Amino acid sequence: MNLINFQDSRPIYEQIVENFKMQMYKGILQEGDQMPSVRSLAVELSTNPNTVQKAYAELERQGFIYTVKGRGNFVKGDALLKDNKKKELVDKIVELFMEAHEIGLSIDELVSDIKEHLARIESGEKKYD
Amino acid sequence: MNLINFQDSRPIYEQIVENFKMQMYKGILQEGDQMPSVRSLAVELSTNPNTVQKAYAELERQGFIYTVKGRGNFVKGDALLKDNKKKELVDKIVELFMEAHEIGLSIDELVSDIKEHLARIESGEKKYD
Amino acid sequence: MNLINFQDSRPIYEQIVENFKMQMYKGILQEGDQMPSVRSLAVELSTNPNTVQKAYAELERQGFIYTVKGRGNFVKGDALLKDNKKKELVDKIVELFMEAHEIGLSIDELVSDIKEHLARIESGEKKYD
Amino acid sequence: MNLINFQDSRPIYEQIVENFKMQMYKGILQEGDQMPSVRSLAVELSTNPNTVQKAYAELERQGFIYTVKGRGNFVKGDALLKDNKKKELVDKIVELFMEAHEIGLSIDELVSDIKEHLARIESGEKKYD
DNA sequence: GTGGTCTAGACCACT
DNA sequence: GTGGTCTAGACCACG
Repeated sequence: MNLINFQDSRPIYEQIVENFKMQMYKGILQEGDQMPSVRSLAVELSTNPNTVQKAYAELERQGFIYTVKGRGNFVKGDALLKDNKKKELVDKIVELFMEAHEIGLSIDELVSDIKEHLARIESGEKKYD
Repeated sequence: MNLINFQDSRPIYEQIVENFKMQMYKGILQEGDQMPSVRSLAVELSTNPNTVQKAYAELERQGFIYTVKGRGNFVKGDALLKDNKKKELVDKIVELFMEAHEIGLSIDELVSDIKEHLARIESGEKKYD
Repeated sequence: MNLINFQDSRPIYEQIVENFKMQMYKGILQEGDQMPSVRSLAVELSTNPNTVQKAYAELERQGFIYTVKGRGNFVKGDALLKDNKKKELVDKIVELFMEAHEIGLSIDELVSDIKEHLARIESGEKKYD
Repeated sequence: MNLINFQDSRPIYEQIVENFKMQMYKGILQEGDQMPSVRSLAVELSTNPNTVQKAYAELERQGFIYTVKGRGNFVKGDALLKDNKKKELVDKIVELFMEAHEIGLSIDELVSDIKEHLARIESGEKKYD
């Protein structure tokens, strides 16, 4: 699994943030787990320690990790995280449906298209996994 | 209706592009309609002509408008536009469902939440309209 | 008025943040006012642009300013700011009173001491102003 | 009662110092009492002996304890301690009132708010005690 | 011209 | 060893 993609237009630090958040949602990283050290991760990703530092600062600000000075960064396994993520996803999807409605698309038609897509993936399921 | 919002973190030219696209999807702007001139729009939005120019270039690149030298920019009312938009929306929503699946959220639960939201909007609460 | 003090143990970016917040609370900086540009402020304070940048990012995160790309940073004069500040001060003071109580100090005695101090300042008022 | 909190952003040695000072103010630790040995406390807190050592050095520097070589650290139960603490608290509170004044908040309003808070605590709601 | 991101390298506090 | 801050200098997107 590669954490970052230099081709991606999003800033590197943001990619790092997103990836760690996914790992926590998936349960790969759990409460109390120690994060890789800023320096070691920088080496691993062949990026700059400051970039990793910025990503960790953002993760801390968002409440995903906490810092113990001189020791490292640790996962703050909040049980609420998953629930928040769910709300966020629901909001995003609802917003998209609203947009569709605004431009006169039939919601029912949309739903059936989506179901079809999901079914196709369900069966063949091949994507990056 | 205001076309741009300076507080928005997205670049201004991108906001302009999005707004014109929405106007076309909604049918406010139709095939053959003339776009406002770069200069007049720049004045109206109190922004830089270069910014408007960039927005128009992007709209042209995406096939929404075409330029007639010395006369102005015109809407290229393609019947396919709406269909493309629908595909785009479907893709985005499917992607979000995939993400939900990856982190172990129940799709059914998600769907019921979304339905609830849509129903609530449907009934009373009007939004920014 | 000097914005930063290199002797101060607090990081420079934090001092910058605090100073701008005070200027907004006092009404010196008001809604819509443009902040000094990152580069110009860096020169003025003879510090590094990155340091100023970090301060501005923090101010934006806390909702005090907003950024318009290519234009600059502007004050987001929220009327609620002062109210929040008041709550914050009340909380801090209450906490100190609680601490005093915990170690067996008489609140009344404390209050009279404080009144005395305030009165003394009221009359002679000389401090850094 | 837990002496330290790794989630806290303050350095661990500082938390240790603060906690011992509170114990002395409250009278839990009194003149002549022996402090836990550096090594035992380090084990108890699962922290580094150097950290405890640094905390004790700071407590000695501030005049709260003294060291007897080969025997350990002892509380220097100074009667002045409480008085100093009181002065410190008064100063902090006065400073906060000054700050409130600077930004144009009404001191009277602030005081009434504070009284209200204290009364509410006084009556029912017990806090961390 | 503006802000945003990144690199390289340094120093400090804490453990 | 750890993270936190800062400097110097570069590049990019935006207006």
